[in-house]
Amino acid sequence: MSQRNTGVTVQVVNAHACPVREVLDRVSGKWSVQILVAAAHGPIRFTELERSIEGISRRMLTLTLRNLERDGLVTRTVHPTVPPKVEYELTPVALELHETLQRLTDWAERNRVYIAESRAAYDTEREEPADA
Amino acid sequence: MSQRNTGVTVQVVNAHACPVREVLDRVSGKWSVQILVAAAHGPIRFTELERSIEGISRRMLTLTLRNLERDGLVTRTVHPTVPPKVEYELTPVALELHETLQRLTDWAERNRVYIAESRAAYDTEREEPADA
DNA sequence: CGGAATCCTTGTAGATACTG
DNA sequence: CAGTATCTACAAGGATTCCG
Repeated sequence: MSQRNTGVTVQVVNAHACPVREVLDRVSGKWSVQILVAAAHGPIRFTELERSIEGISRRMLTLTLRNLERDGLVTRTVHPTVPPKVEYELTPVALELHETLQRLTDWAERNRVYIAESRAAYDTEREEPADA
Repeated sequence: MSQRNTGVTVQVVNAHACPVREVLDRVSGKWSVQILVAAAHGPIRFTELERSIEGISRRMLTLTLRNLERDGLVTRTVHPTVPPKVEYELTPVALELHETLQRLTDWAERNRVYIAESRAAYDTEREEPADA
């Protein structure tokens, strides 16, 4: 990447970039999805997000929020009151994404047991090959 | 994971894990999805995967394949010929996942331009505030 | 051909402290 | 309240090499 590194990784998207990677890149990271879920119900404040996500650091919340805002997935509204109040809200595009994500969740729900068993079986086979 | 750490390790999912995180954890990583896509059309060999994915290293291909196999998403079939021939194929569960992933792709396709423009606008605003 | 082992660079995220 | 800045860690991923 010849570009200047301004903090936000702005790597040149590969020309061949398949849409699959594109969306995954956008949703990757530990927190993006959880923020989308938490904000899906309507406008939510910074601190509310911080508490509802449970485990996220202030830093990561800010960073992830910034990226989502940059991609046009959340809007940031500052209420010039005192103390300050900032609300985040999903854009229509993000709401669509959220719906799609729910399909993924459904898949996970349906096959959660299958996957757990597959793992257990796989691990058992390799961990105790000396078992008689 | 009692296993030795060979590089990429799939940490035990937290008990509180919401399904969203669960599926994302499974699909995360740069290569999982691309392998699912490449193998969706039918059995495919290791080397074919390596070439069709373009950019993946031997190491990551092996590692990702192992994890997918462990989760019961791909089957690994060794043909005891010489030279060796190993074929990977998606399981029914993985095919379902693949379909769901396509919905995500559709979303990306539909909103690719919107997102690109959002980014451009966002970056422009912050990069040249001193512009006269 | 398919894969394992090793080494090294990087991104991603946590903790902490300071500000408007 | 809602951030920002810095410093650190760890684990993902790349490159290379050896093996069946």
